[in-house]
Amino acid sequence: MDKNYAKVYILDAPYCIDRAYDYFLPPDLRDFVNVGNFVTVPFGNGNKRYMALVSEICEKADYSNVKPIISVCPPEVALDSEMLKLCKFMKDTTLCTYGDAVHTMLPSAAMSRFEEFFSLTAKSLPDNPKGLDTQALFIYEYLKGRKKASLSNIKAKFGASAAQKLKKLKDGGFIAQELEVKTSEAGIETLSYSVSATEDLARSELFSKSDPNVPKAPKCWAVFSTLLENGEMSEDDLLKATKATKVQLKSLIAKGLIKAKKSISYRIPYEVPEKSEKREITLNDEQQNAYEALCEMVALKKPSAALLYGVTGSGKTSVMLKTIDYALSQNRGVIILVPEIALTPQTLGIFCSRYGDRVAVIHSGLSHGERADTHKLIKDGRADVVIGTRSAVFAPVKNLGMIIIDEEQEHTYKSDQNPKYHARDIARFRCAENGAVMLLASATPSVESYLKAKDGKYKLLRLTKRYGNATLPQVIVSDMRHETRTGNVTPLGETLARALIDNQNEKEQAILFLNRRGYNHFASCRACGNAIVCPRCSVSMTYHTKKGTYDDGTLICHWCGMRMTVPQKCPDCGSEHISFMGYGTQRVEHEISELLPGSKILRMDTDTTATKSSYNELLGKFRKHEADLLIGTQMVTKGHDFPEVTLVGVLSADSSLYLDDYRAGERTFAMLTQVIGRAGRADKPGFAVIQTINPDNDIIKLACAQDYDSFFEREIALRKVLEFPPYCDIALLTIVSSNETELAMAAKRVYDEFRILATKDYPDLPFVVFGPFEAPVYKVDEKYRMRLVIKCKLSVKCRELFSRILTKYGIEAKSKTTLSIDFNPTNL
DNA sequence: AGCACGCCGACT
DNA sequence: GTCGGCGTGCTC
Repeated sequence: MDKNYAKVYILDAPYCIDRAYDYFLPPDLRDFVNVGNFVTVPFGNGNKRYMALVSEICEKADYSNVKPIISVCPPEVALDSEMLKLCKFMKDTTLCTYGDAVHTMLPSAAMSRFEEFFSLTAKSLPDNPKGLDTQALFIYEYLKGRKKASLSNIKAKFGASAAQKLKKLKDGGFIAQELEVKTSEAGIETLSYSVSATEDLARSELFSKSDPNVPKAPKCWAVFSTLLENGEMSEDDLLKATKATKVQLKSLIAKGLIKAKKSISYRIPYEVPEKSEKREITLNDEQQNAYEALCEMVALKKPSAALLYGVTGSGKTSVMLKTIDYALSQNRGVIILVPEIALTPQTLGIFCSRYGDRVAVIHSGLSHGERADTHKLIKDGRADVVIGTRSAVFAPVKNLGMIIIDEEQEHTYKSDQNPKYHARDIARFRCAENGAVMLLASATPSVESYLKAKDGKYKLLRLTKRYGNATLPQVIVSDMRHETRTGNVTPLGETLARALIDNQNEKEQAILFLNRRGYNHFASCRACGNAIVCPRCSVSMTYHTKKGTYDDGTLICHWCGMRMTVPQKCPDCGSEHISFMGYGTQRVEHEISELLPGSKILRMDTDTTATKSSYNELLGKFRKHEADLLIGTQMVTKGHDFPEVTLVGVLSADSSLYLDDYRAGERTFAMLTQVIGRAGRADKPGFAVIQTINPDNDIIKLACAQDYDSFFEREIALRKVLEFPPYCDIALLTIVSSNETELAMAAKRVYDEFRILATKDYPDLPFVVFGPFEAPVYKVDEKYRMRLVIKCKLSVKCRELFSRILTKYGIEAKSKTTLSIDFNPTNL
């Protein structure tokens, strides 16, 4: 066959034009262009150059007016056939573009983009240039001053119409256009500071004239002397070391005593522990059975899946490690996925100490450079144990033998940005391609997976015995219906308060879990009752206090991050009586510090763990018993084993129970089960206090009894009756616009179009359409959102229908109204 | 998306 | 009369 033509996918194409395009393959490139290679091609009327992926090589073109491929990228960044198929799979199943798929599976550093640059030519502009308006002349002058500027730069300065002017200038031969490879800058931009004056000068500025030993600005002096001592320091470190504020830094800069420098910092996310002696693992009968079954599956080299369902503390990890040992002994690589918040030094330590530098870690905190290095390491076969979060499922492991998904039910395995893939689906695909085993592990599997296991689609491996002589903690349900104080809800009920006091008297540790950060949940007006709402979103704002104090706080929107000071008067009625209601982690911290003045309290939520290091620091402190109490959100529930914790408190077990989502029950159950499992894992007996205003609720009762099987029976029956997944699929269509009227019209159009298409071209497919209605949070970041929820049965045909809708309404994206489709989303 | 072609208002 | 607005339509 002659390699005359190639079919390619343009990488930066929007969904509506994302299809294979034919290109002529120049003879001199034929030896170098293969399927899976990246090439550059001219595309569109302007023949703008784009990066494209070769999907097929053929003898004849299906199109008469083909253009030639310009160049080919080195084969190191090419996709192998598995990854190429995976791109197609992702496009088909999640309705993303080839480009979206490629960008999630390759480190972006490997996939450089192009940028057009313009510069002046030798031909100078005549005094009276024809056809050039003032703007074109301005652009010319701008280029003259800068020597060279990128298209995006010029567009940002002169507006979108600049492109036409540039073309005219280029046609006249006054400027030249060149294409440069733009590598995205790795790392995170930070400010660092250093001194820029002598100590004497600083002393004269910062010390009082009358008493030269007392600094009149102690914080500023602290900053200066710290910098003098340590040399250059990052803003974070500096502020932490001196307890100074940014304002003080600014004033020092203004005085000329210190200077700031922008720099790119590469976060080193985790310290990888050294490899130590391989710990011999002894398995009990159950574990041994599971282990043997898994080894058999690995040995078969056929695609297979198993669900390792084991109660907390039943030693799932030991089974996994032994199975990994086996897979590696058979020369097969392994991927282990964990939820983001479980990717702690402890978790990593388990794997790194066992497998040493065969381990590669992948997660969202890696810089582009680190990501590229890790990718190469794996691709070259130098690392064959990959541990990481969702995106690690794409790791190019050689000879893939097994993909483990730990805490399989976690919703973070589903991406909510394009491509909206679920790591489990990708894992299943890759296992099918490689004849590998997909191992799902959980103490509280998702009902979807457990049903599949029960139906025999996954091999069910059960671990029912708790490891060692660990016993389940004693669970006390605390009825909060009558617990109020001064008319306001109190976070701490009588029972939990007493348990805490006892716990602290015994010098033991406790964990309190609460799924809301901030001090007060919202601020509302006593006169008119209206809550203060974020000006950019339709949610009430949460009151946060400053670090170290319990007053002088700020209102923060948890959706867009907007901050504002508490208004003096109610924005609606002008009343001056604003009251604060509800509680979050900060208020709990405050109340506990009053209840137990002698105890050391740590608070762990996104506010206190802005950096990975602070997160690890907090965990380390608590583990070393440098603190007595840990209060926190989700992140206190996972991946850590604190042997001295004997009390666990759930402040509000109901908070996630009545969310407008069919998975609310499942999530509440899993969350409660996990938190309860944190208490008393060692030889000490544990307590768990569950505060709720629904003490009779089935889910709470079952979670307290750690009775997954009954929970599953109840939940699956409910899903069947109400027709929810796994008995159907859900397509969520979201229409977003900054204009409410346009939004409503667009939503109606999408609805009509769907109805027409479904009845006309797909009459056999079952659909139940709900909406369009406003999203639960209607306005986010000044954009309004409407939704259509469509119950369907996903199939090739069905996806095709949604694809057509997306193609049609993707075109209308220029009206600033966009449509996106998410199949089986994690949050409805 | 980006860019061209194509048909109507305020300017040299 | 023209320059230029942005309304449709195509991209191998």
